Amino acid sequence: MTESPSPQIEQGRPTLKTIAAESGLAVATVSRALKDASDIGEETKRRVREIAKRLGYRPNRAALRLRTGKTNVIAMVFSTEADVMNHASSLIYSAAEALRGTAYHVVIMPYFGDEDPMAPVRYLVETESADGVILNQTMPNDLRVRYLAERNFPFATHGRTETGIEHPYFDYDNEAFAQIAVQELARRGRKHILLVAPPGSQSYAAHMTTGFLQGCAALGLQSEVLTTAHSDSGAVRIHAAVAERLSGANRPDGMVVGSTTAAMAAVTGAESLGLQIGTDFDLAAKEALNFLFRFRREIIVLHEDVGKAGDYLARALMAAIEDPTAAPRQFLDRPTIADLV
Amino acid sequence: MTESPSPQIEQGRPTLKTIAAESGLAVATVSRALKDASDIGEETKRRVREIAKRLGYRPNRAALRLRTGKTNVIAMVFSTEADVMNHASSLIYSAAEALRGTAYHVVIMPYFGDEDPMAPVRYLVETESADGVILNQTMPNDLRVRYLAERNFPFATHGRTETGIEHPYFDYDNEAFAQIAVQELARRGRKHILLVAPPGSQSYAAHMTTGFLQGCAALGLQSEVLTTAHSDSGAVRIHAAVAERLSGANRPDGMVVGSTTAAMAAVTGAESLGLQIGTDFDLAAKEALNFLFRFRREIIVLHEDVGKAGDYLARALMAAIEDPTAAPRQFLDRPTIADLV
DNA sequence: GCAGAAATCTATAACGTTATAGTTTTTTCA
DNA sequence: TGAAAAAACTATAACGTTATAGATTTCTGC
Repeated sequence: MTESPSPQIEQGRPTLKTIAAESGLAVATVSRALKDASDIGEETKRRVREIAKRLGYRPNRAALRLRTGKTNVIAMVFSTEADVMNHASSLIYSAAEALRGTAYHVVIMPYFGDEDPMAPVRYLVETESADGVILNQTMPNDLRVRYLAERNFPFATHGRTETGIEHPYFDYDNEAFAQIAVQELARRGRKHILLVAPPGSQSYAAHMTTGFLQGCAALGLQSEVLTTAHSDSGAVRIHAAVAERLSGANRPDGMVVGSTTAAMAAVTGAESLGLQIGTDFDLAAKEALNFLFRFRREIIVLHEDVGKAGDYLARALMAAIEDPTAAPRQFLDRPTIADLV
Repeated sequence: MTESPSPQIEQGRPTLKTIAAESGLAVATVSRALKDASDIGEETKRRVREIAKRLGYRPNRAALRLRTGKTNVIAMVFSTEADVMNHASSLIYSAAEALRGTAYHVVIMPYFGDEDPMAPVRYLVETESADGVILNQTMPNDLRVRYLAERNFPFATHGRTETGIEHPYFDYDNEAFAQIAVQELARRGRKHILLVAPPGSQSYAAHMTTGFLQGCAALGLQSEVLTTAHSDSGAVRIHAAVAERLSGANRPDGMVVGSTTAAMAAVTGAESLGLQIGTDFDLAAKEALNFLFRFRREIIVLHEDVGKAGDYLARALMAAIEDPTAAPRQFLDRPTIADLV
């Protein structure tokens, strides 16, 4: 009376065993049927699928992982950088979107400034708790990249490295950005350009600086790199550093800046001296959001599509996981003058 | 040497078995020794720990999960909304920071506008792939909350609900925000205030609107809620809607806005009519970033500490996981006039 | 010196899955 | 007709862990 309708015990979540009991087949048969193996009869497969669906069967990921070694997890190790609201969340969302419909999940491992940059990466490798990892903020000689490559742990990076290791990456061409920025400033009649560069440790700092210096040289402009702050220094610091520099001798009349926050701070720094954007100076910036043109519509903006990066990186990483021997997917996103907003 | 270099096969990753072989103990003993069980000798525990450390033993999470049913995963289901660069990434990072040092990992499950809001939540429950989940963007009658509560699946929300269900939450007091905003506008002599409200479906829209209307009534101000756009409508839409309203009859001279993006758009909308902030109108906004005071320093800003929310939610959820019978942790973050930047 | 208690340790089974080797049934065709 | 081949299915072991019950050794008290 208490137990009647279902032959087997009413369990929580259905497993292969449940389906086996329901169908009278062996567990192994059910397993093979569900993965459409060739040695299982069509009629049997149909029946098994039918029952699985009716019961709402979902494979147990822990068991799968234990048995196969596959985690179906893609980890993203991200630092809490200044521009986090730009890059990190766009990357996360676009990567997750690219992974939609696949078996992969996204695990976020924030990396905190006070810890060893290797720690999260080492954790992943040692515990095998992901199939692959996406890193950002690459450095020219990135030890994480070396570590992962040596251990054949699949990864993809936002940014290139100078390690000599061929690995999947997506990078924005900061050299091209700086050149375009300088060209536009020259077109507006600016003669002496100041670069608020990214922190020197990062790969893209060198790219941007190179493009900047070459661009200025080619156009006969005076170039100068701000030494008292970089584009991740924080708004207060940048504001002050720019104000200080612009109040000195031989004042630059143009600026190139690599982030939204830095651009706003640089503008307010200049304005604190009574200088007017568009009149006394011009500023070109790259940003992932669409804030700056509202902030001061005179700012020269190049839009960096971070969503594209997340999408690309997720796909490149999946490809690397699936076939580690294939050539790594690499993409350099080249801005053009047409990207000026 | 008592033994040949490596008695057992040199395997990839050490397991309890490896330690057992190395120590001559049984696997079960090793397991119990490592969890400091009372029926294992002190000397044995010491030896086992020693070996485990030397070998770099790390428990296999898949096996643990299969055996214990515990996933050690906290999922965050987040929608990709306009203010994503504000809230979502701050929440993610602060929650991850709170979880640092614990056994928990953070899995991000983005929820995309085109899918059933229940889908990610249902997935989590059906596959038992997390111990608990954090939701944002609650609605008054939130079906996700009902679903999770019915199934006793631990969760915590950013925002309250009107479900009558007692659950852990962290909420910003948007009613208080609106009242403070209105008071400050009144103090500056504004008489007719326009609210750019959040989308009506969200819980906090009602709170903000209530505070706004009551605040205006108490101070004898004329109040008005913008009907042609809400604070998540997107900058272009808001800009246009505000410009249209302010160019009409009986023009408001103050605005209350609930997000950074909306504030910038509202300001530029007004400015497009030649109106000057601080002179022709004032605007009060709430923001999680620290952008607005640089955008136009005349804006009245209340800072919302989203990092606090992430931290609180992570701890509240862990508490709920550990003891489901305990009273849910709830927190209402009350802004005060002193929070005006 | 010995029974019983206490302290240590171990064997076994189970979590849910899949690979492998094996078994049974059906088909083919010389 | 019957032997081999093909098709369909199954039993078993294993992945790494822990709970449980049981086994062995050591300690007590008298």
